[in-house]
Formats: sequence, C-alpha cells, structure tokens
Amino acid sequence: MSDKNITISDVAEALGVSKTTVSRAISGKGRIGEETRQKVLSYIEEHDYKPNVIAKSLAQSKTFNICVVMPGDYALVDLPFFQEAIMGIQEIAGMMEYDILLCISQGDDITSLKRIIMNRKVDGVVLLRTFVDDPQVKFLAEKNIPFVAAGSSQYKSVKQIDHDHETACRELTSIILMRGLRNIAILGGNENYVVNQTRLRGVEDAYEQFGAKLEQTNLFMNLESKSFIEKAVDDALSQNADCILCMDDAICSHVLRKLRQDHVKIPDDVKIASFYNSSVLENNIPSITSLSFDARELGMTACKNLLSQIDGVEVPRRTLLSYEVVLKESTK
Amino acid sequence: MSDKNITISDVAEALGVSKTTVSRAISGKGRIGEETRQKVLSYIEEHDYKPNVIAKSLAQSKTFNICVVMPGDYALVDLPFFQEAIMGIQEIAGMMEYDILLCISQGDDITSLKRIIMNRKVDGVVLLRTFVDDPQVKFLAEKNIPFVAAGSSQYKSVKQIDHDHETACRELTSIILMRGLRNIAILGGNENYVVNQTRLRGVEDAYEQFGAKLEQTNLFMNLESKSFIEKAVDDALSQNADCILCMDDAICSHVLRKLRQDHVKIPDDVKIASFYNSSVLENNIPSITSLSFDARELGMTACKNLLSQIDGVEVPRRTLLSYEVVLKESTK
DNA sequence: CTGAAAGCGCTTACAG
DNA sequence: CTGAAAGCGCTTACAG
Repeated sequence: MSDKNITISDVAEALGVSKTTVSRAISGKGRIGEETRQKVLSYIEEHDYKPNVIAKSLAQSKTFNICVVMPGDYALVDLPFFQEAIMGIQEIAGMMEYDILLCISQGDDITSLKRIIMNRKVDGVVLLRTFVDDPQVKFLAEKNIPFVAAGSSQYKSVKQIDHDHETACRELTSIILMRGLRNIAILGGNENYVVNQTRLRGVEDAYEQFGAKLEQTNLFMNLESKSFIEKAVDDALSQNADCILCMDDAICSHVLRKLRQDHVKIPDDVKIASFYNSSVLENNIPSITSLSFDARELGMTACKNLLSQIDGVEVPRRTLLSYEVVLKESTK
Repeated sequence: MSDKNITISDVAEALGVSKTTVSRAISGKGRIGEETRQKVLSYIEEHDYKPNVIAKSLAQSKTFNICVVMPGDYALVDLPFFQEAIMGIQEIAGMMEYDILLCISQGDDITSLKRIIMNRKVDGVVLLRTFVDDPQVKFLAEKNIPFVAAGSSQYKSVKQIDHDHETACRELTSIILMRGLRNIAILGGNENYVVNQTRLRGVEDAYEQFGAKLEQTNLFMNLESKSFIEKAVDDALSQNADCILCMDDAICSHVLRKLRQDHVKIPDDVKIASFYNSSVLENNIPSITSLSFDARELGMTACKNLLSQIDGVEVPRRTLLSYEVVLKESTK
C-alpha cells in the first residue's frame, strides 16, 4: 500500500549523507568508511529500501536480464529437456540477481530475438537450439552481444556447452556389440543436425574399435516422419535386425509403438536402445536402455558461461558435459 | 559494429527540431504537425533509430515486461499445457511489444516473484497455477500489481481465465451415462485443488440430471501416487466397473499402464475416458476419449486481460473458455 | 504546433 | 573518505 517507493535520495537525506555515499555503500564500489557503510546498510535493511533496477540499468547500460531463446516448434519429447535446461539457467541466473526474458523462435525467424536485442532488454543470450546455418548466431555476433549455445553448434567460434554425445554413443554402441549383437539397425533423424552427425560418429567409432563393419543397409537416417520410421522398422525386421538403435527419443517412441502394434516382443524378438533419455520413455514397459544426460546441468553451465562473458571474463570455447549409460530390460 | 547507439538527441539535432518533437512524433502523444511528424518518422526509419526502452521505462515507470509464473514442480504430463499457454501469452505480448520475464516457483515459495516485483522489472503478472491459500495472490494484491490467473482460482476477487471444466465434465459424463454404462469408477487427484472440485461437480450434475446415483464406493479421490492409483484400479475392477473416468491425464496414463500390465482390454473389458486432453496420451493405442481444452487460447486470453488491466481498462472478473468432447476408441 | 527545462533514480569521473 | 554535479535517454507539464 506504500505507494511511493523510497529512493536513494530519501535514504541520503534521512542519513545526512550524499547519494554518492549511499550508492557506494550498496554497490561496494569506491572507497567508503566502514562505519558509514554500516550505517547506510542497516538503514536500508530496516526501511526495506530496494534500488530501482531500471534506473541502475540506464546509468550502467546493463539490464540484469538474459534472454533464453527456445524453439517454438519443439517436438513433444524434447519439451522436458528444454524445460529442465531453463530451470538450470534460472537457478544460476537467480543467484546472480539476473532474470530471464523468454524468447520463442519459430524455425529460423529471428524477429523476436531482434526486437529484444534492439530494445536493449538483455545483457546476453543463451540459445537452446542452433542450426547449421544460423541467423541467430550471425545476428548476435554482428551486434556483439555475449551469447552461448546450449547444445552443439557448428560454428567453431561460438561459445558452446554440450554433452559428450560422441563418447556416449560410442560407449553404448560398444556395449551392444560386446553382447554379440551384430545386425544392428541404426535409426536417426535429420543428417544435417550437428548432434546427429556427432552421434553417428560415435557409432562408427565403436564399430571401428571393434573391428566390425557398419553396413549401409543397416543405417536409416533422415527419418523425419512417422511413416518413414515405420518403414524403417519394417525394413530392419525383414533384414532380421537383432537390435534397433534409436538416435533420439522421438524416433524411439515411434519405434516402440510400431513394435507393439506388430506384436514384436522386446527384448526377445529384438533389442532396443535409445541415444537419449526422455522422461516420456521413462514409464515404458519394458524399460528402455538409453543414455542419460542432465539437461539442468547443461542449463546451469551455459548460464555460468554467459554471465562470465557478460562480466568480461574469458571463457572456454567449448565445454563437454558428462553422461550416463543406463542399461535396462530392452537390451537384456 | 556501430558501437554508439543513436539517441533521440541525435535525431533532434540532425533534423533541427527539439527532443520533445521527436518524442511526440514517435509516441503519437501531444499535438504535432503532420509534416513534422512525417519528417521525423522517415528519418528514424532511414537511420534505423530505436528508442532506448530502458530510458523510456524510467521516464514512464513502465517496463513493457510481464512476468509469467510457472510451477517448477510440474508433473510431466502438464508440461505441454504450460508450454502452450506460455506460447499463447507470448504471441499476444509480442504483438503489443511486451516481453515475458519467466519466474519459476517452487511450491508456494514466492521469493523469486517477490524479487522480480520489488525490482520493478514487470508491469503485471500472469499466474499459471494458483493455490487454495495462495501467497502469490496475497502478495500481488497487497502490492497492487495487476495480475491474472490462468486457470481457476479460489479467490472471488482475482481476475481469472479458465476453461469451463464443469460443463465439459458434465457433458462427457452424460454421454457415458447415455451409453448405458452405470458402474462408473471416478478416479481423481487432490480434492483440495479447485479444478478437481469443479470437475467433480460436473460429474455429479450429470448424474443428477440423469436421475442416476453416484455411489461413494465408485469415487476414488486424492490419488496422489502411483500405488494409490493402481489400488483404485484393482478395486474398481473387482467391483466390476464398466468404465473408468480419469479426472486428469497423469492419472489416466497410470491407469492405462496398469491395465496393459494386467492384460485388461480397452474398450472390451472396460471403457476409459479422461477429463483432460494431453499430448502424452495422443498416441495411445487405443485412442482415448477425452475433453479437449486449448491451452494456447487460455494464454492468449489471459495475456489480453492482463494488458488491459495494465492500461487501466476494466476487465471481467472471470472468463470461461470453451472445450471439445473428443470421442475415441476407448469408449466404443 | 513547438521547445526549454525539469524529472525519472541511479552511477561515476572529478575535486577536495 | 565524502560530495556536488553531470550524465544515462527518455517523457511531460508548462509556457509560448
């Protein structure tokens, strides 16, 4: 109900000091007597004074906001991933008194992002998805805005945090090979996605390391629709595949449904594993062997990286995060 | 690369007019000659001048941001709902040049929201979830911040947008009753949630209207864990229920899994319907009869309502949104 | 219709 | 160690 907000001038006046002094006591910048500072601080505490962040923004040209760009055309199975990542970002941002401005991007339309940047509403940006040829990246680089990609990015110069998909996929594939399975069908999505290329490399590494050969007939990529996936499953089964490796969970959930429909038993008739952990598959019967990545950790790390950049601290170009292999019934 | 941002003074100087005039040309407020205004506008256009929103904020004490409070402890099945609602909010907000500040609340801890409000970072708030006794509501009301609840709220005085759950549930229940099913088990969650009370009322209305009686033994409420739900399913089946009505999709997905596990056939052995539409159930075999609510529309309506409030326009206390009954295989 | 000036609430050289 | 003053880039009574 206290309509008038108390300002720095009010505090200064009440204490018989200058605004400069109050400002210094709060910010901790500039020399100030310990006694004076305590006096100011306790007055502030008592009277519940809160600096006006907008005024501070204007004076410092800093907003204490970061922009999180999230795809508006997400696949349902990816939603928990994005959400968890955002929670991680928020956790770190909140600790540093930063807030999150949400930007929803449709495909590679960057008008929303542009507006936010041109309006100077944020100090930096975290990109939750990047493209091979990415207008966001170009725009931000040109405007000289600090930003970080959460997830792998094509651009060598872009600061990026990612999970170690390559090693993870190699390890899971190795385990499958070690179990004596040889006729393994690999089902993947768009080959132009950086992450799919990375995963495929992991698979190939595992084969090579094992002295085995990955037949091209067992490789089904660019499965971007339900019908493509179902066809791939049919083909794989008619080639007597003993295992189906799904490169992401959207694919995996379609595969599972198709198999259930055709009364194909897992793991008896065919083994299944997914290169991604999704809460969507969590409750499946049987449970699915998969890789587990911590999206929240990804968000936290990305946010830390961005805040460092904003503070002018040098950050590594690339940070790789760990993973876990989760063996379940589907490969028993 | 143009490091210096062009300001209103630059424009004024270049054009040989005052800052006042430039400001007026842009805002459209105050009298200004048509010729002058065009001159200013075209100069601005040409030189890609963008007003500094922060400075504008300070001068007008308006931020052109709204806060969206989303629960951090969401159930997975609810995520698409929240996401869609946020997309709807963003769509309207973006049109009005507003941005969204994301606030993630854990339970009824409102420290995040408090900070955002006290920092004056937003002009209003949309609440994606409210509680029966809600500290957010109390805080915002006390601070006199415009806000709106997307979803039903206990508080009569709170501006709220909601789907018409009561009528929807009544209609779906009536349809089930009309099919001659009588031994219907109702499985619901926390009875203290406003929405669950509303839905239950719809069910009871349908029974009454039909001259039928809803036996207490068929009513299973407060099923807040997987084991409670499974027990309820067992009980319902041993009472020879011919239909299971799930009051939300979290419950429905557990019910489906339990039935599959027990090899109970839908709809032959028992019919199923859910009082909520979830993309999580979308691909289920068989497809599930349910109610369909448009979360995006909810978000858009809530956002419009909030923006009106911010502009000082009177808004209705309560807006009820429509729904659809989607009949599928599970009740055939 | 147009402008000079004060103000929004901070920060920060500069001077002492 | 402290303060007066200018400045951040807008808006808006007030005067003409």
